[in-house]
Amino acid sequence: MAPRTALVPDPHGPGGRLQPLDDAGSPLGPPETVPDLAAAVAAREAAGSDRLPGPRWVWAAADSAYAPLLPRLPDRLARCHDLRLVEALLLAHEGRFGAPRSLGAAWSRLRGLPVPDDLPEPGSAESDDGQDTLFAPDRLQLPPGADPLAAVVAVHAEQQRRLAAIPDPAARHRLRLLVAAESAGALVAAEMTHDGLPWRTDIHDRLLTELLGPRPTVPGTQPKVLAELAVELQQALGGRPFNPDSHSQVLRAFADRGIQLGSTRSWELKGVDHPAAQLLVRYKELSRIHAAHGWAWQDAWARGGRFRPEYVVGGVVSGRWASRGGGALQIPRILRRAVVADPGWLLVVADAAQLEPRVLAALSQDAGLARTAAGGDLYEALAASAFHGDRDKAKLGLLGAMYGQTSGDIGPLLNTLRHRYPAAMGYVEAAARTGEDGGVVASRLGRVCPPASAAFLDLTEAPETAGEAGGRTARARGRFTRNFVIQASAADWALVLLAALRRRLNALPATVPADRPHLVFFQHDEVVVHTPANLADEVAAAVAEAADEARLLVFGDTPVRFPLTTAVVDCYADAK
DNA sequence: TCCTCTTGCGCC
DNA sequence: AAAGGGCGCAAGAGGA
Repeated sequence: MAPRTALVPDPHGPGGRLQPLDDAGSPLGPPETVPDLAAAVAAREAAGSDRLPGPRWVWAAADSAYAPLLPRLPDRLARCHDLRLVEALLLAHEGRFGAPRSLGAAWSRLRGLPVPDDLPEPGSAESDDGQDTLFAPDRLQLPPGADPLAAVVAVHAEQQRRLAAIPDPAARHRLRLLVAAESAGALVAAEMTHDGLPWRTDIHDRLLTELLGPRPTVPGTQPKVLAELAVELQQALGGRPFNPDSHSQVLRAFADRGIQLGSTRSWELKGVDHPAAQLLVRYKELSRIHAAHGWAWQDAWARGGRFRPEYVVGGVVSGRWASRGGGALQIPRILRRAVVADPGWLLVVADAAQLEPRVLAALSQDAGLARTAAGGDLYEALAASAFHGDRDKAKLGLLGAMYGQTSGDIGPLLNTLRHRYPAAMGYVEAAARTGEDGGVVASRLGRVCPPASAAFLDLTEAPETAGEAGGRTARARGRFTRNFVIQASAADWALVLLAALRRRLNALPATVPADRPHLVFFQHDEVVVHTPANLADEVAAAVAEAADEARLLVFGDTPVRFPLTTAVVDCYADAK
């Protein structure tokens, strides 16, 4: 069994091409053309199942290679190497952040040819969005006539060479772990889109009706409750008609009654002593649900009892995932009522408790902070040791330190933290200084942040005249790098947890693969597994084991613990 | 009419 | 005086 196998689907049919590789990426045999790629892949995957894993599948990108294969595979694949994701990690690590990362771009760099830009993502502003661009082979950006399989093999070998060339063994080991975890993320993302999050449209519908009134029969008309609120609002402000969705009209309507608002933000309105302000807050809450997750959303995204967003692995520079379509990572809490396990199934919902401060403790090896993060409620322990038991102060101070907050009454809290936890505070402050000086920082596993020029340097402004604005920009950059080291290292941990959990779930017994527990949601520090009811306890145990495995792999020998809050429920809304 | 920018708010 | 990091999405404003 070859340790790796390059895989290229035939864009126009069920077939494809394969080539066995060793771990360095050298071919172990000739390319092979197969008429049924799914069958050929499944056979090779199964051949390894007795103790030995199947090959690590090497492909250009999961959305073009794995997603189309998934419906035709009898079972999930164990491991992959996703060239596009790994290229992005390596480019950033090598100080070439933002260079095109498609297979064609990587191959062209290798051959010294002009490098094509990456195509805009489907659904983004720049793409003219033909329906089937997603799986089209030209997204690989290979020059005409280039052999895709040869390109996959060559780019993979080059990536393996670049990884092996990292001089520091520990850094090399960590980046290889990140490469494996990021690739596993690509598998999870494709599978979660394929499986979908269980979504009861009947419950969703009932919630919407309770909040907004019945679904309008004429599309585009406002639901009853919103229309009524708009009228009440108008009357409360003197009766002249205005559009509550228009910021400028709202500001004018309030101004006409002698109320000067700085903005129409809810938190500001909540402090305004006038009935119209409270009506507007309510209007905005309901109007948002209607616009963002109402009936139109349901029609577009939640058909057939499943919500199937597209996840974008590594879509955030910190390594957090992003999503495309349906606001997958912003489902309002109230609508989680509609996420219900199938009959005979349950949801195992687990989220990491106070992940980011724990990550800071582990990163900085601050002995005192590590003691507060050795168990239970971190903020409680922090409060007991440094804030006279005031948990709110402890939390506010620590969050402020991680985000770079300077406002409010936070100064004394930061001073206390600086005095009691010098290593932890020194760690974030060093990251902030690096950013202010225009440098880059990296996560624990080696995900490197973008350089200052990308988002923070205003080129229209000469440095010598920048003055005030330049200082503001530098401080903003400092807050970004200060937070990056923590957010990105937390994302490292979560990604490794995800990979470890997926491996454990796939090892659970199931008479048919469709009856196996599977991930249905992942949101930064939280996972949801849909499982046959009889396996729920094993799934809960698997999540705990995966979290501890992630701790060990990412942070090694640390006293810091990363406890999970785990709930086994019918309905997502009951988890917290 | 189309497009980009801004605002505001949902989630972590 | 300025004032907490990261996103996606929808609507309005306003220019082309």
